[in-house]
Amino acid sequence: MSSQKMLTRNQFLVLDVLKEGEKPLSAYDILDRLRGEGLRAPLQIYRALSALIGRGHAHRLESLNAFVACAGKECHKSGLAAFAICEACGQANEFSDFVLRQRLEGWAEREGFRTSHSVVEMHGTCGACVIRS
Amino acid sequence: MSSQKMLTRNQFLVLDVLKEGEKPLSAYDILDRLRGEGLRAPLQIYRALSALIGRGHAHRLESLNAFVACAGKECHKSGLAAFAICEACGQANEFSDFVLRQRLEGWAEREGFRTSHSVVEMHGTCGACVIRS
DNA sequence: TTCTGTTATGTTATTTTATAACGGACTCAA
DNA sequence: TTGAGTCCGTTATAAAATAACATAACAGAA
Repeated sequence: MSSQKMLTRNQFLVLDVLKEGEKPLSAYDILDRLRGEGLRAPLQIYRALSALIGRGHAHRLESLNAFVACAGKECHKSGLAAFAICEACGQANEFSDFVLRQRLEGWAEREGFRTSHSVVEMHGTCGACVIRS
Repeated sequence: MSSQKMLTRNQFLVLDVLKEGEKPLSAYDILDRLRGEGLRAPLQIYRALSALIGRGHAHRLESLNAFVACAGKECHKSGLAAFAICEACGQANEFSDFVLRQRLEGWAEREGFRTSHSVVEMHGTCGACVIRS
């Protein structure tokens, strides 16, 4: 089972930063945290991110222009990762919902739309921050 | 009923361009089409867009960094506008789905998440383009 | 081994998208 | 008539992403 292909050094470094980060990070945030490791150019980050996303190790949050490590175990199975993004604390909560996915696929099927990728991102205030306020 | 507040000249121009456009347009696309009307700066476009979006006349497509005129009559009622974006022809199809909305709200409620805005954008190939290929 | 195609790398420059910071003009009500 | 609010326009800049190019590392075929 070696579809477990090795990550390259840059990919490993970027993924590690994403895992450490409590919040979604922009490519430039990531770069700043990796200057110590010798990375200098945005492109190095973007390339690593593309590879990571391609393999399902990371996600891009379109509404934030930011990136997170994949948290869902079933985001491959379900094929759809959804996020709840807190505008107060900045954290993004990944979840996956079968009915949601079904509903989108149902619409697509009726319309003859062939889906390659779906983006579901809710913005608002997370439970913890609601209480805090 | 004067919540039908007047659009300003810039807002009107931008909305008009969006309505004419067959596809989502970037702010700079819009700007280019309005140079003839005397608009020169990106900010003029972004300001108009903010106002239009605020009033529900337009939507921002997060995964495209682009904008469209609102096509849905019920996107206020349903509170959620979803899009199917064709990567072949570039067109974006707005739709709204009550179950979808309910499902997201259900999740939010269980988690104590207070939603302010949701993004639902499917990418893929539209029916017409699937046939054509 | 040596050649060759593929993949990853690094660097510079540039493009694309979005906002900050400022001041002026106009309306409307006090 | 003045002062708050809103819209306007301009310049400059920040933030996000990619183009274009050259090099290195390596696996497998000849």
